[in-house]
Amino acid sequence: METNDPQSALTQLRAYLAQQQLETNSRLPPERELCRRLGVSRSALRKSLATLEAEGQLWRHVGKGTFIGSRPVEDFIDIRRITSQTNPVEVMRTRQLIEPEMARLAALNATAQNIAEMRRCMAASRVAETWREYESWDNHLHRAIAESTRNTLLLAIFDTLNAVRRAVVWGRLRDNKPKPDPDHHSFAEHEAIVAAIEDRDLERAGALMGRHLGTVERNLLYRGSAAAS
Amino acid sequence: METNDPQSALTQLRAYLAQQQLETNSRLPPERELCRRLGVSRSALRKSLATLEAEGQLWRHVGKGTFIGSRPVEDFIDIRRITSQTNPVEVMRTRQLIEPEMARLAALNATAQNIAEMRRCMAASRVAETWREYESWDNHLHRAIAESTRNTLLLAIFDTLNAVRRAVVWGRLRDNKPKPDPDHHSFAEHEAIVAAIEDRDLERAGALMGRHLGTVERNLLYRGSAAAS
DNA sequence: TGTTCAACCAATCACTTATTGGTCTAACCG
DNA sequence: CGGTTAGACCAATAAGTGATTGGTTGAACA
Repeated sequence: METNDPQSALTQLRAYLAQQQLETNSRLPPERELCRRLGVSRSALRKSLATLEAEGQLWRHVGKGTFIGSRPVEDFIDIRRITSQTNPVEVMRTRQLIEPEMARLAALNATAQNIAEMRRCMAASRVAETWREYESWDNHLHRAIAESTRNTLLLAIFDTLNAVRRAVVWGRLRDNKPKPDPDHHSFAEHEAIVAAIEDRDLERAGALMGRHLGTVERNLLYRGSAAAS
Repeated sequence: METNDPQSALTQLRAYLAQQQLETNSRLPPERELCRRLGVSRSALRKSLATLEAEGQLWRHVGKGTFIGSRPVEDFIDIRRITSQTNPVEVMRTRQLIEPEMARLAALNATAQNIAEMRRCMAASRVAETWREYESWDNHLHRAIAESTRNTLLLAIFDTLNAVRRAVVWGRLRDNKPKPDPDHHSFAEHEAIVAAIEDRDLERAGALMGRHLGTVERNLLYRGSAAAS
């Protein structure tokens, strides 16, 4: 109509953007409105927009619109997506890598209140009547150690790891026992770790946590039962 | 009415739960309905629910309901929430804790393709014309190392850490130089790390990464400039 | 003094409606 | 035939509505 020059739409769009002086992250009018305003067809406008997007000058998203600047980084991390890509071996390797270091930091920074909370968790886990209840207190204990590091970022990473662990180990069956044995390995190991933290013995705390996770891993991967940490 | 025993509601609730055989994550009837069904007042029921919640047997949330088991971790990690609670010191401490171990794993598992990608990033960062371009390649390099660990969970954790790092250091000003010096400390340090990974020298790779992050931390925290890598 | 009841609050969910970028097809033009 | 346009349709998103639900408050009551 106005012109058949295929470059026309791109030129007009560039002129429009220059004229409007749009700031970064500001939104352009919808395509249907913009093509009317510029007097070009929607397909021609979309080609031009694709060019500018390739140049990194703007970004588009269905249902949202077209925006000036570069696409912002995602604000959320999807636990389920991670879960679908990993496996129990990776989870245990990663715990082995992170939690011993966390135990060291906990030994350095734990308050008396933190340690009291850990002891409360251990006592409760000993009298747990079901595996579910035991796991709940076990989780509480490991998180209490994570909190003791006084590092909110590390705590957030621990929560991520923990969420993935629970999802990955999900559905794994316990052996036929209704609740943990009184001499379940974790009881003594937890006691030793907390004692090391209370003694402010960084090396011992880290080493014990590493050994504890090693035991858990053997139970989880090779016996396929009693996966609790 | 039926009884004024304050324990009555708790007893009845326990009996109800035992009778219903509810599975983990299953939902209880709304409070308003449950108190009618048990023949107790809502306030009495809520006290009993609070007791069971403290015992870790169930969890509640406004607008959702009351559920058996322990409160699930969120499906999404909110980067902004973490960012608002942490600080540059925590970020660097956490990197110091995780990335050296990742370098060790990378030395163990990196393919020739991984190493080629690392070298490509280093070459590109050397000829970067702006700090932003340099940072982009620096990010690519560190992520290539993370990918080499062959651990998708660890990689996801690295991405989380990285997203937080970018947000926390956001807005921090560079010094007045428009681009990195040709003798910027990171260049040589990166070369040495990649060389150690290529040599399959786990200890050296881990140690060099730790030292590299130490340098970065000093620059970031004490000089307040040139925070890259 | 402590409990019960009713009302209210804020968070959440299920549902609907409208908007928006992305895609496909038939019609049209040169 | 090759390319463009117009229109319809799709899927993702946003915004609003009403109902539901745990949490809270205060008056009435025993």
